[in-house]
Amino acid sequence: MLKTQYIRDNQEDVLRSLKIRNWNDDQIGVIQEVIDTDDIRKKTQTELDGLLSKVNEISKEIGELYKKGERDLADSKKNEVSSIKESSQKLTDQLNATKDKLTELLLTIPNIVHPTVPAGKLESDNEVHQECATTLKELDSGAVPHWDLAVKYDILDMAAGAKITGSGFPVFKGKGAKLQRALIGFLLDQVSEHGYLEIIPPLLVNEDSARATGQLPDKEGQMYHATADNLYLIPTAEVPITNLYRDTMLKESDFPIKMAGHTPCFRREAGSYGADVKGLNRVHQFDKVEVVQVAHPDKSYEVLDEMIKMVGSLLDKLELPYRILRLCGGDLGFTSALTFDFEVYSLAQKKWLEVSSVSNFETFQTNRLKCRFKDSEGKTRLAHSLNGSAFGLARVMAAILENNQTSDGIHIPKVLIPYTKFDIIN
RNA sequence: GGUGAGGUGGGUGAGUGGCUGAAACCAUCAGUUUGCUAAACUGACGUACUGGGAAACUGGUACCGGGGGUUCGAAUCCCCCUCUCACCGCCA
Repeated sequence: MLKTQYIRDNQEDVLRSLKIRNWNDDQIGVIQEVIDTDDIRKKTQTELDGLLSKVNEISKEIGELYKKGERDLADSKKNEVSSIKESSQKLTDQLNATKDKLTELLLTIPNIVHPTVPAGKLESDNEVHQECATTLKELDSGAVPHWDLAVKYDILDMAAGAKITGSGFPVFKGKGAKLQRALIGFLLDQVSEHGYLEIIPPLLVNEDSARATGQLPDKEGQMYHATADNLYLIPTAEVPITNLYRDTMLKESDFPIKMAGHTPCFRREAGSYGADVKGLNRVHQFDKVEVVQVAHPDKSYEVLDEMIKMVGSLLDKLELPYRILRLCGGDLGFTSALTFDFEVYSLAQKKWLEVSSVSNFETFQTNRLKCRFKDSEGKTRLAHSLNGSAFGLARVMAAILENNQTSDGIHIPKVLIPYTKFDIIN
Protein backbone atom coordinates (compact mmCIF):
# COMPACT_ATOMS: atom_id res chain seq x y z
CA MET A 1 0.00 0.00 0.00
CA LEU A 2 1.27 3.44 -0.85
CA LYS A 3 1.34 6.16 1.75
CA THR A 4 -1.01 9.08 1.25
CA GLN A 5 1.84 11.47 1.81
CA TYR A 6 3.83 9.74 -0.92
CA ILE A 7 0.94 10.13 -3.32
CA ARG A 8 0.62 13.81 -2.47
CA ASP A 9 4.34 14.43 -2.92
CA ASN A 10 4.79 12.36 -6.07
CA GLN A 11 1.57 12.79 -7.95
CA GLU A 12 3.17 12.85 -11.37
CA ASP A 13 5.07 9.63 -10.75
CA VAL A 14 1.94 7.96 -9.50
CA LEU A 15 -0.09 8.98 -12.53
CA ARG A 16 2.65 7.93 -14.95
CA SER A 17 2.88 4.66 -13.11
CA LEU A 18 -0.81 3.93 -13.40
CA LYS A 19 -0.68 4.69 -17.11
CA ILE A 20 2.11 2.15 -17.54
CA ARG A 21 -0.23 -0.26 -15.83
CA ASN A 22 -2.84 0.62 -18.45
CA TRP A 23 -5.28 2.38 -16.19
CA ASN A 24 -7.70 4.62 -18.06
CA ASP A 25 -8.42 8.24 -17.15
CA ASP A 26 -11.53 7.22 -15.33
CA GLN A 27 -9.69 4.81 -13.06
CA ILE A 28 -6.87 7.27 -12.50
CA GLY A 29 -9.42 9.62 -10.97
CA VAL A 30 -8.94 7.67 -7.76
CA ILE A 31 -5.77 9.64 -7.10
CA GLN A 32 -7.64 12.93 -6.92
CA GLU A 33 -10.22 11.23 -4.76
CA VAL A 34 -7.51 10.11 -2.36
CA ILE A 35 -6.19 13.62 -2.04
CA ASP A 36 -9.65 15.11 -1.55
CA THR A 37 -10.52 12.53 1.07
CA ASP A 38 -7.24 13.14 2.82
CA ASP A 39 -7.93 16.87 2.88
CA ILE A 40 -11.20 16.17 4.65
CA ARG A 41 -9.42 13.83 7.02
CA LYS A 42 -6.85 16.45 7.98
CA LYS A 43 -9.46 19.14 8.48
CA THR A 44 -11.62 16.89 10.62
CA GLN A 45 -8.68 15.73 12.67
CA THR A 46 -7.49 19.24 13.41
CA GLU A 47 -10.96 20.27 14.48
CA LEU A 48 -11.38 17.21 16.67
CA ASP A 49 -7.97 17.59 18.28
CA GLY A 50 -8.91 21.10 19.29
CA LEU A 51 -12.05 19.91 21.04
CA LEU A 52 -10.30 17.05 22.79
CA SER A 53 -7.60 19.40 23.93
CA LYS A 54 -10.26 21.56 25.55
CA VAL A 55 -11.82 18.56 27.25
CA ASN A 56 -8.47 17.50 28.66
CA GLU A 57 -7.78 20.97 29.93
CA ILE A 58 -11.13 21.32 31.66
CA SER A 59 -10.90 17.85 33.13
CA LYS A 60 -7.68 18.81 34.82
CA GLU A 61 -9.30 21.91 36.24
CA ILE A 62 -12.14 19.82 37.60
CA GLY A 63 -9.67 17.63 39.42
CA GLU A 64 -8.06 20.66 41.01
CA LEU A 65 -11.41 22.13 41.97
CA TYR A 66 -12.46 18.94 43.74
CA LYS A 67 -9.24 18.98 45.70
CA LYS A 68 -9.94 22.52 46.80
CA GLY A 69 -13.51 21.54 47.62
CA GLU A 70 -15.13 23.85 45.13
CA ARG A 71 -17.83 21.43 44.13
CA ASP A 72 -20.30 23.82 42.56
CA LEU A 73 -17.81 25.26 40.16
CA ALA A 74 -16.61 21.77 39.30
CA ASP A 75 -20.10 20.61 38.52
CA SER A 76 -20.74 23.48 36.17
CA LYS A 77 -17.50 22.66 34.40
CA LYS A 78 -18.74 19.12 34.01
CA ASN A 79 -21.73 20.35 32.07
CA GLU A 80 -19.45 22.32 29.84
CA VAL A 81 -17.46 19.20 29.01
CA SER A 82 -20.62 17.22 28.31
CA SER A 83 -21.71 19.66 25.65
CA ILE A 84 -18.28 19.59 23.99
CA LYS A 85 -18.38 15.83 24.00
CA GLU A 86 -21.50 15.78 21.89
CA SER A 87 -19.82 17.57 19.03
CA SER A 88 -16.56 15.69 19.48
CA GLN A 89 -18.41 12.39 19.19
CA LYS A 90 -19.87 13.49 15.88
CA LEU A 91 -16.44 14.47 14.62
CA THR A 92 -14.95 11.17 15.75
CA ASP A 93 -17.50 9.24 13.76
CA GLN A 94 -16.88 11.46 10.78
CA LEU A 95 -13.13 11.03 11.09
CA ASN A 96 -13.36 7.27 11.29
CA ALA A 97 -15.61 7.09 8.27
CA THR A 98 -13.19 9.26 6.32
CA LYS A 99 -10.23 7.15 7.35
CA ASP A 100 -12.00 3.96 6.33
CA LYS A 101 -12.82 5.42 2.97
CA LEU A 102 -9.23 6.53 2.49
CA THR A 103 -7.88 3.08 3.30
CA GLU A 104 -10.36 1.51 0.93
CA LEU A 105 -9.18 3.80 -1.84
CA LEU A 106 -5.51 3.21 -1.08
CA LEU A 107 -5.98 -0.54 -1.22
CA THR A 108 -7.04 -0.27 -4.84
CA ILE A 109 -3.85 1.49 -5.89
CA PRO A 110 -1.00 -0.75 -7.08
CA ASN A 111 2.68 -0.14 -6.47
CA ILE A 112 4.60 2.53 -8.32
CA VAL A 113 6.45 0.99 -11.23
CA HIS A 114 10.19 1.30 -11.64
CA PRO A 115 11.23 3.70 -14.44
CA THR A 116 12.52 0.78 -16.52
CA VAL A 117 9.21 -1.06 -16.64
CA PRO A 118 8.14 -1.16 -20.30
CA ALA A 119 4.66 -0.15 -21.38
CA GLY A 120 2.46 -2.94 -22.63
CA LYS A 121 -0.62 -4.93 -21.89
CA LEU A 122 0.07 -8.55 -22.64
CA GLU A 123 2.62 -11.18 -21.84
CA SER A 124 3.89 -10.72 -25.36
CA ASP A 125 4.80 -7.14 -24.47
CA ASN A 126 7.31 -8.27 -21.86
CA GLU A 127 10.81 -7.24 -22.76
CA VAL A 128 13.49 -9.86 -23.17
CA HIS A 129 16.09 -8.78 -20.64
CA GLN A 130 18.48 -11.59 -21.33
CA GLU A 131 18.25 -13.94 -24.29
CA CYS A 132 18.75 -17.62 -23.86
CA ALA A 133 22.51 -18.12 -23.74
CA THR A 134 22.62 -21.78 -24.74
CA THR A 135 21.78 -23.18 -28.14
CA LEU A 136 18.72 -25.37 -27.96
CA LYS A 137 19.43 -28.97 -28.75
CA GLU A 138 17.15 -31.26 -30.72
CA LEU A 139 15.35 -34.10 -29.05
CA ASP A 140 15.01 -37.54 -30.57
CA SER A 141 12.04 -38.01 -32.83
CA GLY A 142 10.16 -40.01 -30.21
CA ALA A 143 10.27 -37.22 -27.64
CA VAL A 144 7.04 -36.57 -25.77
CA PRO A 145 5.75 -34.06 -23.20
CA HIS A 146 6.11 -34.82 -19.50
CA TRP A 147 2.54 -36.00 -19.04
CA ASP A 148 3.33 -38.85 -21.41
CA LEU A 149 6.69 -39.51 -19.75
CA ALA A 150 4.82 -39.63 -16.46
CA VAL A 151 2.82 -42.60 -17.64
CA LYS A 152 5.68 -44.26 -19.45
CA TYR A 153 7.94 -44.35 -16.38
CA ASP A 154 5.20 -44.30 -13.75
CA ILE A 155 6.64 -41.32 -11.88
CA LEU A 156 3.70 -38.95 -11.81
CA ASP A 157 -0.01 -39.67 -11.65
CA MET A 158 -2.34 -36.76 -12.29
CA ALA A 159 -5.41 -38.98 -12.40
CA ALA A 160 -4.73 -40.36 -8.95
CA GLY A 161 -4.46 -36.84 -7.60
CA ALA A 162 -7.74 -35.98 -9.26
CA LYS A 163 -9.36 -38.93 -7.53
CA ILE A 164 -7.98 -38.11 -4.10
CA THR A 165 -8.47 -34.37 -4.25
CA GLY A 166 -9.26 -32.88 -7.62
CA SER A 167 -7.58 -32.02 -10.88
CA GLY A 168 -4.34 -30.13 -10.54
CA PHE A 169 -3.13 -32.02 -7.47
CA PRO A 170 -0.23 -34.13 -8.69
CA VAL A 171 0.87 -37.40 -7.14
CA PHE A 172 4.59 -38.07 -7.55
CA LYS A 173 5.74 -41.64 -7.32
CA GLY A 174 9.00 -43.53 -7.07
CA LYS A 175 11.80 -41.81 -8.92
CA GLY A 176 9.47 -38.91 -9.64
CA ALA A 177 9.04 -38.31 -5.92
CA LYS A 178 12.76 -38.73 -5.32
CA LEU A 179 13.64 -36.31 -8.08
CA GLN A 180 11.34 -33.74 -6.52
CA ARG A 181 12.95 -34.28 -3.12
CA ALA A 182 16.39 -34.05 -4.69
CA LEU A 183 15.53 -30.70 -6.23
CA ILE A 184 14.35 -29.37 -2.90
CA GLY A 185 17.50 -30.51 -1.16
CA PHE A 186 19.77 -29.20 -3.88
CA LEU A 187 18.12 -25.80 -4.04
CA LEU A 188 18.03 -25.29 -0.29
CA ASP A 189 21.71 -26.19 -0.06
CA GLN A 190 22.51 -23.77 -2.85
CA VAL A 191 20.64 -20.81 -1.40
CA SER A 192 22.12 -21.52 2.03
CA GLU A 193 25.52 -21.19 0.44
CA HIS A 194 24.45 -17.80 -0.85
CA GLY A 195 23.80 -16.75 2.73
CA TYR A 196 20.06 -17.26 3.05
CA LEU A 197 18.73 -18.40 6.40
CA GLU A 198 16.68 -21.53 5.98
CA ILE A 199 13.12 -21.30 7.31
CA ILE A 200 10.31 -23.81 7.63
CA PRO A 201 7.22 -21.66 8.06
CA PRO A 202 3.57 -22.48 8.71
CA LEU A 203 1.54 -23.38 5.63
CA LEU A 204 -1.53 -21.55 6.81
CA VAL A 205 -1.59 -17.87 7.64
CA ASN A 206 -4.08 -15.54 9.27
CA GLU A 207 -5.81 -12.60 7.69
CA ASP A 208 -3.33 -10.03 8.95
CA SER A 209 -0.44 -11.81 7.29
CA ALA A 210 -2.27 -12.23 4.00
CA ARG A 211 -3.11 -8.57 4.06
CA ALA A 212 0.38 -7.42 4.94
CA THR A 213 2.06 -9.02 1.92
CA GLY A 214 -0.75 -7.88 -0.35
CA GLN A 215 -2.61 -11.11 -1.12
CA LEU A 216 -5.66 -9.58 0.50
CA PRO A 217 -7.75 -8.00 -0.76
CA ASP A 218 -6.16 -8.21 -4.19
CA LYS A 219 -6.11 -11.99 -4.57
CA GLU A 220 -8.87 -13.03 -2.25
CA GLY A 221 -10.37 -15.57 -4.65
CA GLN A 222 -7.03 -17.15 -5.49
CA MET A 223 -6.26 -18.52 -2.06
CA TYR A 224 -7.75 -21.56 -0.40
CA HIS A 225 -9.58 -20.36 2.66
CA ALA A 226 -10.10 -22.51 5.75
CA THR A 227 -13.19 -20.69 6.90
CA ALA A 228 -13.74 -22.51 10.20
CA ASP A 229 -10.58 -20.88 11.55
CA ASN A 230 -10.33 -18.04 9.06
CA LEU A 231 -6.91 -19.13 7.86
CA TYR A 232 -5.52 -19.12 4.34
CA LEU A 233 -3.37 -21.78 2.72
CA ILE A 234 -0.25 -20.04 1.54
CA PRO A 235 0.06 -19.41 -2.20
CA THR A 236 3.80 -18.93 -1.70
CA ALA A 237 6.32 -19.04 1.14
CA GLU A 238 6.74 -15.33 0.57
CA VAL A 239 3.69 -14.75 2.75
CA PRO A 240 4.75 -16.39 6.03
CA ILE A 241 8.45 -15.62 5.60
CA THR A 242 8.05 -11.93 4.81
CA ASN A 243 5.60 -11.68 7.69
CA LEU A 244 8.35 -12.65 10.10
CA TYR A 245 9.24 -8.99 9.76
CA ARG A 246 5.77 -7.60 10.34
CA ASP A 247 5.72 -4.92 13.06
CA THR A 248 9.45 -4.71 13.50
CA MET A 249 11.89 -1.89 14.08
CA LEU A 250 15.27 -2.81 12.65
CA LYS A 251 18.73 -1.34 12.93
CA GLU A 252 20.75 -0.46 9.89
CA SER A 253 23.25 -3.10 10.91
CA ASP A 254 20.56 -5.78 10.60
CA PHE A 255 20.72 -5.60 6.79
CA PRO A 256 20.88 -7.58 4.65
CA ILE A 257 18.22 -9.95 5.87
CA LYS A 258 18.17 -13.05 3.70
CA MET A 259 15.72 -15.89 4.22
CA ALA A 260 14.73 -18.90 2.21
CA GLY A 261 12.24 -21.66 2.58
CA HIS A 262 10.73 -24.61 0.83
CA THR A 263 6.97 -25.04 1.07
CA PRO A 264 4.13 -26.47 -0.89
CA CYS A 265 2.10 -23.67 -2.46
CA PHE A 266 -1.63 -23.72 -2.90
CA ARG A 267 -3.38 -21.76 -5.60
CA ARG A 268 -6.95 -21.98 -6.73
CA GLU A 269 -6.02 -20.66 -10.17
CA ALA A 270 -9.62 -19.71 -10.69
CA GLY A 271 -10.24 -18.86 -14.30
CA SER A 272 -7.37 -20.83 -15.86
CA TYR A 273 -8.22 -23.11 -18.75
CA GLY A 274 -6.75 -24.53 -21.89
CA ALA A 275 -3.50 -26.10 -22.92
CA ASP A 276 -1.58 -24.19 -20.27
CA VAL A 277 -3.06 -26.29 -17.51
CA LYS A 278 -1.96 -29.63 -18.89
CA GLY A 279 0.22 -31.85 -16.67
CA LEU A 280 2.45 -29.88 -14.35
CA ASN A 281 2.21 -26.62 -16.27
CA ARG A 282 -0.38 -25.17 -13.95
CA VAL A 283 -1.39 -27.00 -10.79
CA HIS A 284 -3.18 -26.16 -7.55
CA GLN A 285 -0.45 -27.55 -5.35
CA PHE A 286 3.23 -27.38 -6.11
CA ASP A 287 6.49 -27.17 -4.21
CA LYS A 288 8.59 -24.09 -4.33
CA VAL A 289 11.79 -22.80 -2.84
CA GLU A 290 11.46 -19.11 -2.21
CA VAL A 291 14.07 -16.53 -1.30
CA VAL A 292 13.16 -13.34 0.51
CA GLN A 293 15.23 -10.32 1.42
CA VAL A 294 14.50 -7.33 3.56
CA ALA A 295 16.89 -4.67 2.38
CA HIS A 296 18.09 -1.16 2.98
CA PRO A 297 16.12 1.06 0.58
CA ASP A 298 19.30 2.49 -0.92
CA LYS A 299 20.56 -0.99 -1.71
CA SER A 300 17.46 -2.82 -2.87
CA TYR A 301 18.21 -2.70 -6.58
CA GLU A 302 21.67 -4.09 -5.99
CA VAL A 303 19.97 -6.83 -4.04
CA LEU A 304 17.60 -7.45 -6.93
CA ASP A 305 20.56 -7.88 -9.30
CA GLU A 306 22.21 -10.23 -6.87
CA MET A 307 19.06 -12.34 -6.70
CA ILE A 308 18.77 -12.47 -10.48
CA LYS A 309 22.36 -13.62 -10.78
CA MET A 310 21.82 -16.34 -8.24
CA VAL A 311 18.64 -17.63 -9.84
CA GLY A 312 20.34 -17.70 -13.23
CA SER A 313 23.31 -19.59 -11.85
CA LEU A 314 21.01 -22.24 -10.41
CA LEU A 315 19.37 -22.81 -13.77
CA ASP A 316 22.84 -23.07 -15.30
CA LYS A 317 23.72 -25.76 -12.80
CA LEU A 318 20.53 -27.61 -13.62
CA GLU A 319 21.52 -27.33 -17.30
CA LEU A 320 18.22 -25.79 -18.27
CA PRO A 321 18.02 -23.27 -21.12
CA TYR A 322 16.37 -20.08 -19.94
CA ARG A 323 15.72 -16.48 -20.75
CA ILE A 324 14.91 -13.53 -18.52
CA LEU A 325 11.99 -11.19 -19.13
CA ARG A 326 11.40 -7.75 -17.77
CA LEU A 327 7.68 -7.65 -17.13
CA CYS A 328 5.65 -4.93 -18.79
CA GLY A 329 3.15 -2.74 -16.97
CA GLY A 330 0.23 -4.96 -17.88
CA ASP A 331 1.83 -8.16 -16.62
CA LEU A 332 3.45 -6.71 -13.50
CA GLY A 333 2.00 -7.82 -10.18
CA PHE A 334 -0.07 -5.42 -8.10
CA THR A 335 2.52 -5.18 -5.34
CA SER A 336 5.68 -5.14 -7.43
CA ALA A 337 7.74 -2.21 -8.65
CA LEU A 338 9.94 -4.27 -10.96
CA THR A 339 9.79 -7.95 -11.80
CA PHE A 340 11.99 -10.26 -13.81
CA ASP A 341 10.58 -13.60 -14.89
CA PHE A 342 12.75 -16.59 -15.64
CA GLU A 343 11.43 -18.88 -18.33
CA VAL A 344 12.82 -22.29 -19.09
CA TYR A 345 12.45 -23.70 -22.56
CA SER A 346 10.71 -27.03 -22.84
CA LEU A 347 12.06 -28.82 -25.87
CA ALA A 348 9.19 -31.29 -25.95
CA GLN A 349 6.39 -28.79 -25.52
CA LYS A 350 8.29 -26.27 -27.60
CA LYS A 351 7.36 -23.44 -25.30
CA TRP A 352 8.71 -21.28 -22.53
CA LEU A 353 7.66 -22.13 -18.97
CA GLU A 354 7.84 -19.57 -16.18
CA VAL A 355 9.83 -21.04 -13.30
CA SER A 356 10.82 -17.98 -11.31
CA SER A 357 9.72 -14.46 -10.67
CA VAL A 358 12.09 -12.06 -8.95
CA SER A 359 10.66 -8.79 -7.69
CA ASN A 360 11.41 -5.67 -5.75
CA PHE A 361 8.41 -4.43 -3.81
CA GLU A 362 10.21 -1.40 -2.46
CA THR A 363 8.08 -0.10 0.41
CA PHE A 364 4.75 -1.42 -0.81
CA GLN A 365 4.78 -4.47 1.44
CA THR A 366 6.84 -3.00 4.25
CA ASN A 367 4.35 -0.16 4.65
CA ARG A 368 1.60 -2.64 5.33
CA LEU A 369 4.00 -4.79 7.33
CA LYS A 370 5.23 -1.85 9.38
CA CYS A 371 8.75 -3.07 8.83
CA ARG A 372 10.96 -0.10 9.58
CA PHE A 373 14.47 0.77 10.61
CA LYS A 374 16.40 3.68 12.07
CA ASP A 375 18.82 5.17 9.60
CA SER A 376 22.18 6.68 10.47
CA GLU A 377 20.52 10.02 11.25
CA GLY A 378 18.11 8.35 13.61
CA LYS A 379 15.15 8.78 11.30
CA THR A 380 12.58 6.05 10.93
CA ARG A 381 12.28 4.71 7.38
CA LEU A 382 10.55 1.82 5.71
CA ALA A 383 12.75 -1.05 4.60
CA HIS A 384 12.42 -2.58 1.15
CA SER A 385 11.27 -6.14 0.59
CA LEU A 386 12.17 -8.41 -2.30
CA ASN A 387 11.59 -11.97 -3.21
CA GLY A 388 12.23 -14.53 -5.85
CA SER A 389 11.43 -18.11 -6.55
CA ALA A 390 14.15 -20.66 -6.92
CA PHE A 391 12.01 -22.33 -8.15
CA GLY A 392 8.46 -23.32 -8.75
CA LEU A 393 9.31 -27.00 -8.89
CA ALA A 394 6.43 -28.33 -10.95
CA ARG A 395 7.61 -26.69 -14.12
CA VAL A 396 11.27 -27.30 -13.39
CA MET A 397 10.39 -30.97 -13.04
CA ALA A 398 8.51 -30.82 -16.32
CA ALA A 399 11.45 -29.24 -18.09
CA ILE A 400 14.02 -31.61 -16.63
CA LEU A 401 11.97 -34.64 -17.60
CA GLU A 402 11.29 -33.37 -21.08
CA ASN A 403 14.67 -31.92 -22.00
CA ASN A 404 16.70 -34.85 -20.74
CA GLN A 405 14.75 -37.67 -22.33
CA THR A 406 16.56 -40.06 -24.63
CA SER A 407 15.69 -43.41 -26.02
CA ASP A 408 17.42 -44.96 -22.94
CA GLY A 409 15.48 -42.99 -20.41
CA ILE A 410 15.58 -39.64 -18.66
CA HIS A 411 19.04 -38.50 -17.59
CA ILE A 412 19.34 -36.70 -14.29
CA PRO A 413 21.36 -33.44 -14.29
CA LYS A 414 24.80 -34.03 -12.77
CA VAL A 415 24.30 -31.73 -9.81
CA LEU A 416 21.24 -33.65 -8.72
CA ILE A 417 22.71 -37.14 -8.79
CA PRO A 418 24.19 -36.88 -5.28
CA TYR A 419 20.67 -36.09 -4.13
CA THR A 420 18.69 -38.58 -6.21
CA LYS A 421 21.27 -41.36 -5.86
CA PHE A 422 20.37 -42.50 -9.37
CA ASP A 423 21.34 -41.03 -12.72
CA ILE A 424 18.57 -42.19 -15.00
CA ILE A 425 14.86 -42.81 -14.96
CA ASN A 426 14.07 -45.79 -17.14
C1' G B 1 -12.61 -28.54 24.59
C1' G B 2 -12.05 -27.14 30.25
C1' U B 3 -9.63 -24.32 34.20
C1' G B 4 -6.11 -20.79 35.90
C1' A B 5 -2.40 -16.84 35.17
C1' G B 6 -0.91 -13.10 32.08
C1' G B 7 -0.23 -9.41 27.56
C1' U B 8 2.87 -2.02 29.60
C1' G B 9 8.10 1.57 25.46
C1' G B 10 14.02 -2.10 21.66
C1' G B 11 14.26 -5.76 26.21
C1' U B 12 13.21 -6.88 31.62
C1' G B 13 9.62 -4.77 34.61
C1' A B 14 6.84 -0.99 38.23
C1' G B 15 2.36 1.16 38.12
C1' U B 16 -5.54 -0.17 40.81
C1' G B 17 -9.15 6.71 38.54
C1' G B 18 -6.31 13.00 37.90
C1' C B 19 0.70 14.63 40.02
C1' U B 20 1.86 8.74 34.15
C1' G B 21 3.63 9.03 27.64
C1' A B 22 4.37 6.16 31.61
C1' A B 23 9.33 4.62 37.53
C1' A B 24 13.63 1.62 37.66
C1' C B 25 17.09 -1.44 35.28
C1' C B 26 19.32 -3.23 30.63
C1' A B 27 20.39 -2.10 25.60
C1' U B 28 21.45 2.03 22.15
C1' C B 29 23.49 6.99 21.01
C1' A B 30 26.32 11.59 22.49
C1' G B 31 29.69 13.70 25.94
C1' U B 32 33.18 13.94 30.41
C1' U B 33 36.98 11.54 32.94
C1' U B 34 40.59 7.62 34.14
C1' G B 35 43.04 5.98 30.08
C1' C B 36 45.86 -0.53 26.03
C1' U B 37 40.94 -4.76 25.53
C1' A B 38 37.54 -1.80 30.03
C1' A B 39 35.07 0.94 33.88
C1' A B 40 32.70 5.29 36.18
C1' C B 41 29.78 9.60 35.62
C1' U B 42 26.44 13.10 32.84
C1' G B 43 22.85 13.68 29.17
C1' A B 44 19.64 11.98 25.15
C1' C B 45 16.46 8.12 23.81
C1' G B 46 8.72 5.43 21.64
C1' U B 47 5.23 5.51 17.43
C1' A B 48 1.51 7.68 14.38
C1' C B 49 -1.41 11.76 12.88
C1' U B 50 -1.70 16.98 12.94
C1' G B 51 -1.12 22.86 13.59
C1' G B 52 2.82 26.78 13.17
C1' G B 53 7.85 27.56 11.00
C1' A B 54 12.29 27.97 5.18
C1' A B 55 14.65 25.22 8.95
C1' A B 56 16.49 24.22 13.79
C1' C B 57 12.37 23.82 16.53
C1' U B 58 7.72 24.03 18.72
C1' G B 59 2.05 23.53 19.99
C1' G B 60 -1.93 19.70 19.92
C1' U B 61 -4.20 14.73 19.64
C1' A B 62 -4.13 9.47 19.88
C1' C B 63 -1.72 4.98 21.43
C1' C B 64 0.05 0.62 27.85
C1' G B 65 -2.76 -6.84 22.99
C1' G B 66 -7.65 -5.30 19.80
C1' G B 67 -12.68 -3.32 20.08
C1' G B 68 -16.64 -1.26 22.95
C1' G B 69 -18.53 0.86 27.71
C1' U B 70 -18.61 3.65 32.64
C1' U B 71 -16.57 8.71 34.12
C1' C B 72 -15.62 15.61 33.89
C1' G B 73 -11.11 12.43 33.66
C1' A B 74 -8.87 5.30 32.53
C1' A B 75 -2.72 1.68 31.50
C1' U B 76 -5.77 1.53 36.06
C1' C B 77 -13.09 -0.09 36.66
C1' C B 78 -16.83 -3.14 33.38
C1' C B 79 -18.03 -6.18 28.79
C1' C B 80 -16.56 -8.81 24.25
C1' C B 81 -12.57 -10.67 21.28
C1' U B 82 -7.63 -12.23 20.63
C1' C B 83 -2.78 -14.06 21.75
C1' U B 84 0.88 -16.27 25.20
C1' C B 85 1.96 -19.52 29.29
C1' A B 86 0.60 -23.55 32.81
C1' C B 87 -2.38 -27.72 34.13
C1' C B 88 -6.33 -31.20 32.68
C1' G B 89 -9.03 -33.63 28.77
C1' C B 90 -9.02 -35.35 23.66
C1' C B 91 -6.15 -36.80 19.43
C1' A B 92 -2.17 -37.48 15.53
